[in-house]
Amino acid sequence: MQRLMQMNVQVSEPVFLKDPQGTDLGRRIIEQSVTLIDELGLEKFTFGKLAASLGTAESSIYRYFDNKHRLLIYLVGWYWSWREFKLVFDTANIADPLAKLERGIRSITEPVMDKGSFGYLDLRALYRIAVSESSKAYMTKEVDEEHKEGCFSGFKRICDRLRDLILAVNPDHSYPATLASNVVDGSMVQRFFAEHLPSLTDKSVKSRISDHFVHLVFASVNAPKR
Amino acid sequence: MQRLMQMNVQVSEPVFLKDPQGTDLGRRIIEQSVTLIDELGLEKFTFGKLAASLGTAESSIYRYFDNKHRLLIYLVGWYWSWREFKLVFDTANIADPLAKLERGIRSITEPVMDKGSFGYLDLRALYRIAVSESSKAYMTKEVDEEHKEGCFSGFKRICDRLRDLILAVNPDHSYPATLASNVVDGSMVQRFFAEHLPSLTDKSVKSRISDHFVHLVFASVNAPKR
DNA sequence: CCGACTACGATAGCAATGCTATCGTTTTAG
DNA sequence: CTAAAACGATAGCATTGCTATCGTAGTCGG
Repeated sequence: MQRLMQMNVQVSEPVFLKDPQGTDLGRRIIEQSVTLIDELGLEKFTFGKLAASLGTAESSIYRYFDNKHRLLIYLVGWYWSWREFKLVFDTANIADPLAKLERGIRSITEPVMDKGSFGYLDLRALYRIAVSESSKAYMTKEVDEEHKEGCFSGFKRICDRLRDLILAVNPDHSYPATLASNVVDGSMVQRFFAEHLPSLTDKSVKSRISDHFVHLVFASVNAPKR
Repeated sequence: MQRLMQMNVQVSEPVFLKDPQGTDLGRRIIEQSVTLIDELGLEKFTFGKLAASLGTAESSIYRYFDNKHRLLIYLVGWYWSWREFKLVFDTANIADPLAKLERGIRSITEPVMDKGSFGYLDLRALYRIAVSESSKAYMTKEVDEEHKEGCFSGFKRICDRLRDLILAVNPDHSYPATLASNVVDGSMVQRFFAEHLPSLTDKSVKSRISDHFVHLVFASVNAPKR
């Protein structure tokens, strides 16, 4: 993972007004917003509080992002780009499609345990944000326009990659894209359920959510067509 | 479905301050909030706008609900209670566990097409709200306390029923509850994707989301243990 | 060394939101 | 008929979400 730590994750779409990667304040905005959103939750997080905790002015934050929704899109996009890179890394040089698929599912559905942060970014906090808040990035009335802008391309790319891993095993699968997006999104939701609504999941399944999705995809991939 | 139209769906937990079912204004609040949230989206919906569109005062709304988040919990709870009732109705008197399971999955994952509204309530609008906004009911920092209050018992009950249908077919299934909650939540998410981010689903899958989940559950239920 | 460009901090201001409180008036239930 | 409940109306207030302006400190090319 050492090389991974050097890698530069890019959020290609201009969801920002000014690239936060380019300045010191910009990077501190990203770093601190991850900490603060994780701590307060998206609802109680405001640019005012972020500015205060950075010792800067609210207007300075607005130079980087139009509003907190765009900031969330940026963070979630960054998260999925990082996750996609990890997926490619984890599945590199595996010839057998079945082994590659299993490895890919595990890569995508494993929680982020790494204490190590990514440069200035607290990865575990970002992971918790992705679990609890990422659906709010697209569950809005503006989803269609934002989708056209490419705001959700990070999420789409990782879904496409999983779909391709599925198709490599079974080119005739009836719902490869649906299955893939269900695994990517569903694994996040199940992490949330296991943490907060445990009666919705099976006992001590927390450490086995990945097993569940591996089982599920393999069953689906091998099942006779209906 | 005629008898269904007579049925009285109950939201048992006191997520409200005063029972909206008990008064005329209360019922108009529920009716109009469904219309308005569907129209504006939860973010832009406010008690002020609701009061204005009802020709009443904001303070009158606050007599029924602490805030719009509690109102959302109420509406989503109502939705799942209604859906659970429909599930029980749709799967009644089916002896064969396999047939019963398939019927149950279809009942849960079918979209609400019925133009007919339920009493004063626009069911299709409520369905759209459930698809787009229901995750916001639990994806908050207060989820643990609200869960203790029983705010999400409607969702839990329908998941439990599906889990039992699965266990009736395969008592040795490793992840019945996880699979069940994945189907219930996942079907909503997939409806959203199919509508707004169609590249995440398979072509013309819109009419086949239920087929996908039937296929998935049956594959999982019949799969050898890993 | 000059100029202009960028980044930043500071302040001001404003409409909308999310409440809370009070107080008459109407409606309803016993 | 009377007490309680429900309602409408108004007032008020802290916070939020955002826009605008201005001065200043660095910096980079010429």
